[in-house]
Amino acid sequence: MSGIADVARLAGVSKSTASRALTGSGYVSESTRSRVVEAADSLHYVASTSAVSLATGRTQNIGVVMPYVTRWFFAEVLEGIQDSLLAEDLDLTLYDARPGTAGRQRIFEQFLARKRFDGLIIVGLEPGDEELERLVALNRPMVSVVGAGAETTVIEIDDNDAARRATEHLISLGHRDIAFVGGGGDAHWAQVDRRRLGGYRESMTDAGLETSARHVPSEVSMPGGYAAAVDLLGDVRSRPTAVVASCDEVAVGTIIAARRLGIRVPTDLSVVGIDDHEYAEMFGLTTLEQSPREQGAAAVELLLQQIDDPSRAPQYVRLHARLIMRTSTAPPLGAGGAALLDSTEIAADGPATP
Amino acid sequence: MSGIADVARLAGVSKSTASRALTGSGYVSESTRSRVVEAADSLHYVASTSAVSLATGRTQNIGVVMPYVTRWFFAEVLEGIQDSLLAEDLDLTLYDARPGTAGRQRIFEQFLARKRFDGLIIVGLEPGDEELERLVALNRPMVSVVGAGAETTVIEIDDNDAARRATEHLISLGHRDIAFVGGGGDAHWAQVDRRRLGGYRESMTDAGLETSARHVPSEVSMPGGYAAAVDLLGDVRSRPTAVVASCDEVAVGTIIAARRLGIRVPTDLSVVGIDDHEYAEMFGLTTLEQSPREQGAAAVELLLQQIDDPSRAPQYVRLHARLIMRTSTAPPLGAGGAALLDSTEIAADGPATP
DNA sequence: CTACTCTGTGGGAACGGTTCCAGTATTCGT
DNA sequence: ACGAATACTGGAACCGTTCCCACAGAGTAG
Repeated sequence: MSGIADVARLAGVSKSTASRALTGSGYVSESTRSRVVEAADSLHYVASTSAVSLATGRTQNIGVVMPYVTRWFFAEVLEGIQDSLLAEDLDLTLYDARPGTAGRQRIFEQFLARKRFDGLIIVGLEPGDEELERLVALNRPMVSVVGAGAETTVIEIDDNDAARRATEHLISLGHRDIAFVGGGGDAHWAQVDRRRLGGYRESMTDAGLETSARHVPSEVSMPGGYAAAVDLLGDVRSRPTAVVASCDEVAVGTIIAARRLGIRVPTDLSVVGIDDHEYAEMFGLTTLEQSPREQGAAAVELLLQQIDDPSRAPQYVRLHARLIMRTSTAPPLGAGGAALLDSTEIAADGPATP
Repeated sequence: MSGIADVARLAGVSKSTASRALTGSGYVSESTRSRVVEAADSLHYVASTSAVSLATGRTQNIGVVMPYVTRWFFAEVLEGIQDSLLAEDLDLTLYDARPGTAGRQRIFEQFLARKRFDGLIIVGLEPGDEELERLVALNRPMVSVVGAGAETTVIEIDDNDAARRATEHLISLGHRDIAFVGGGGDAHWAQVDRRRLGGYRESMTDAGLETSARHVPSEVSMPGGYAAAVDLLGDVRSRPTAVVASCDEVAVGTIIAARRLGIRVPTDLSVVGIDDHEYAEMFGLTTLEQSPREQGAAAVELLLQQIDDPSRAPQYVRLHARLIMRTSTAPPLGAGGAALLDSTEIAADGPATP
């Protein structure tokens, strides 16, 4: 492999001039610049990243830490991040820190400490105390998608509000008996689910329906939602007329369970989710859209700002979830009017307001 | 940040001795070693990766290139890879090369050329000619999960055989009218789908059923399978009694479509998939299991061997897909016996044979 | 014409490690 | 007792860049 010295020799200049010509810093005459570039091309010269990093202190690399890559939300955020990084000529090193694994421990104890990155994006991590401590000890620019407890820049949707609006949508359709499915199944989404559950409860209380509020725990997955819904819907007498699911995967599981039980959606049961998952359309799922891809892109943008100017104060970006009405929600059987109230909501709903 | 010089000074030894003590190479007395380690600990010393890379020529990093991270198979492989790498103290940089994107082009033209890795794992990439050329030009240890056309070590299941066995399972149950759903929808899985379709066709031909063989193109996703199945199953008269799906996502889409159309599974329609997707159990899907996580782990193992000894000849590892019988397959309505032939297959089927 | 800025260039010291080599002390075989 | 192998250590070169500094020539203001 040829180094910059070879390029310099071939172009008949010094190493320093070659370096300036290729990086575009400092004075270089146009003629020598083109000679150098030509020489570099003909030698297929590519600068050694480790040498560059050593000399500049910049790695040209961003670290991404997330607890799962197999879940829709995380994979989408990851692709959003990757797209933006590619455009900025930045590498991405991935740390898949699944809760409770030995790998996660090693990531926090060893891998991150190597600081092989100019900045860090952490996604829905919900770090423990010690983990949090290690993160701040890194003293590197950092942004989190979905709050992490550290005083970093964070990007997230307003989960409480999203759940409120999901619930209010059902209430305005005339539903009174509305259950919340999701959360409490496993540790991870704890924070997010708690916020959404909170929004649901508040909304029920505001409508004077707190007595009929019900929370059915479920794992955050389609099979989890399915299992929980089979339980919930099994008994005809205690069956609610509508369900707010903590996310679309759970919502879809609920719809599938309902169909299996011969319960018509939306005639007998309305279901609303949060996410706008890729499956939402296929099931006609009414949902509150959060765009994880955009969240990833925003994370990169804010991180780069912070790398550029580390003194910059942390920002808090709260994205607005848009209600997308499809065919999984309708007034309850026997209810007449109220429904029309909602039909304009999509139009009334503006673009995301950071 | 303190460097090795600081550690050496604190321990009262030279840089070289400190280095030997910390890397564990060469002679160091036990007493000085512990002094050095202690000094390093108290200074929270962490070696600069760029300096180490520059000096040793090793990056301690593995590159992973895949066309999607949002699909089940790829995300699972990725987690398998990550797990193994964490155990080996190796970093992972991800290149998400979605077909047809500008990002993919940049990855091949610029990112990979930087050779920021000691080895490369490419997953289901199906590179174009020029892309392939660039890959081999890297001249780095490389293994592919699912063949890539290059003469590298490859790990994959026998797709043809998997589809054959899926088909034969249905035939042995007494089915004669069997359709194949999947493939031909988008460019990417082309190779894999073609092999699976081939296995299905061969199997039908072997059974003298080529005249009833039918291929219904579909995108490789649940909504894709759903849409294709709605088409296929819509007309009662031309409806097959069984479907081989090119993968579980398509199979699940098919089952959902069938249910919606009031077609009972497996009574009216048998469905078999390939994957053993996380949703398979929930739908009682009979399928041929391929364990992507294991494939990822195997890829790492073989790659490390090759990094260790670059002269090693490329290997070809063909994994065996195990038939998992659930409740989505049964003899066709009106057929009597034959079914029992299959019931022992799970037991008869040994562990994967590389 | 001088002083001073601006442009262009090269030499060489970093950056932070590893590793070769030389040198010394100790052990061991004969 | 002597040479050789072995254990341990430090000095310095080296990995491939960037970038500071010195320097030269050209243009320009006074």
